[in-house]
Amino acid sequence: MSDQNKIIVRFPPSPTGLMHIGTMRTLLFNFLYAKQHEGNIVLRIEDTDRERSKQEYAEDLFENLKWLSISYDEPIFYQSKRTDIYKKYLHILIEKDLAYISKEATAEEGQRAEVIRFRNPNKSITFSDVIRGEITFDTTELGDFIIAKSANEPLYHFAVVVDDFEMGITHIIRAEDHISNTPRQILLQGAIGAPLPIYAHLPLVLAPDKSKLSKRKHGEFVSASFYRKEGYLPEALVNFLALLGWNPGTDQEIFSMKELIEQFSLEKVQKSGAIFNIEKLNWINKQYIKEMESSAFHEMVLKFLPGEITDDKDFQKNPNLLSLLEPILKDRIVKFSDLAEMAKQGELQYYFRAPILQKEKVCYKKSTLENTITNLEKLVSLIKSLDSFTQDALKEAVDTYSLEVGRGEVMHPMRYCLSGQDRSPDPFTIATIIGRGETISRLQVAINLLKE
RNA sequence: GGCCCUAUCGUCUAUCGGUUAGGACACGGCCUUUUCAAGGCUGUAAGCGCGGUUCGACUCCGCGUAGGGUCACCA
Repeated sequence: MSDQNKIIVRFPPSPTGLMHIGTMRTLLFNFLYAKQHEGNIVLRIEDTDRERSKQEYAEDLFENLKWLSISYDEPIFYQSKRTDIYKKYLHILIEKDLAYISKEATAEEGQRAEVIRFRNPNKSITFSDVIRGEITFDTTELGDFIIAKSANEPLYHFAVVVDDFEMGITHIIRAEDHISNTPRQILLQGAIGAPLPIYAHLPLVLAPDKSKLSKRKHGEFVSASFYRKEGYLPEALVNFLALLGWNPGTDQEIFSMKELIEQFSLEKVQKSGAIFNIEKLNWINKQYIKEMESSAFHEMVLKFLPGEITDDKDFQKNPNLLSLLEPILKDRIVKFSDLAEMAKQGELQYYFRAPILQKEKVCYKKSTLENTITNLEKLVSLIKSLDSFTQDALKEAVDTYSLEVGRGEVMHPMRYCLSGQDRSPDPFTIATIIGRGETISRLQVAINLLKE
């Protein structure tokens, strides 16, 4: 591909808050498009508003991009460091009388007595959007809009147009809320002699009430870092975000980044807004968790397990525990923060420490104390007689017996005595995780308790 | 309110004039199961309305209606 045809897109976040999930989706689409066409990606921090822009928000952005494996070109541009460039264009415009210094009535506090306004030619602007087709605006109503507070303080529309020109941006892929900004930016392009870039306006990411996702209204769910803290996998978030407003027209639901880059196309982007449906994200995340490599999975588990578990001496005693628990955990969690909830419910502790039993909970439904004691004792002898203590062998032995006396009669006490819980994975699984000795010991404790 | 965008199951969507309108999430049922999950099978569920164009419209056009976006000396 010749340099002339090189595609250059831009990431233009404004660091005035935590990275918005919608911004993340827009960046992803830019990334996919650029990567597919082997183009460049300019990261430009739009911090012309000195008061609201914070470096910590830029850091949040970098972290999230890194987390999601959305890369960009170096160096990173900061608009706050480019005032000389904007100033140069401002001067040219004023010299050509395409803009002028305007005396203002200062109605509100902080307003300047002098600002720089664009001399609006008041024409009708029609541009072609890759996703939506032709869009026409009458720019008359815009008036002579302000493009800078002073020579050193350009406003958004002006800085953006200058930068897109200077940086050779060929494709402007941004959210729908910028459609109405486009005509004035095209006017400005004409004034500085910039070529018309290709526009693609993405549908908005909506809240369940169909309004634009906003931090004020919808809380922490709008920030990308929330999903990192909740233990969602970056691959899952990327997969989910990609499907929000785009799909390749096939039945495929799970996509790697590589597949996304190969299959993405702006033409297949949806026109209407997409509601952020966390249920679907949960499902996708679960698919990815199931496929995780053991080492990566263990690392995440350790990271998200609450301290009361990881610091527990009994927990630390068994270094194989994580491996033994892996299939169970993969089956039962949707995101890694679920681990904290499981710990809170006591669904994890019994794998490394005997539960405290309540006598009245041991018997199955209306079963008698005598029957339950008999069954538990039978279990103990069964377990002792096993050649090898494997899940299959144990299950076979217990099944043969429990079928005779009623499964619940055996399975319920067994589950409860091993876990102290009414609900759990099947007791054979628990037994093989804690081992033969511990299994017998817990059953014996229960028998003694019942005999008291 | 002006301007602009949009309109298929509850949600994400397929369909680029001819389909029993397909898939996924969620939900229901069944199977599996001592329980809770998981898994397998399966079911309910959609073209906003009215006019055109056409042999034929979810699909094209117009008008309504509805939803959304945007109207800063923010970005």
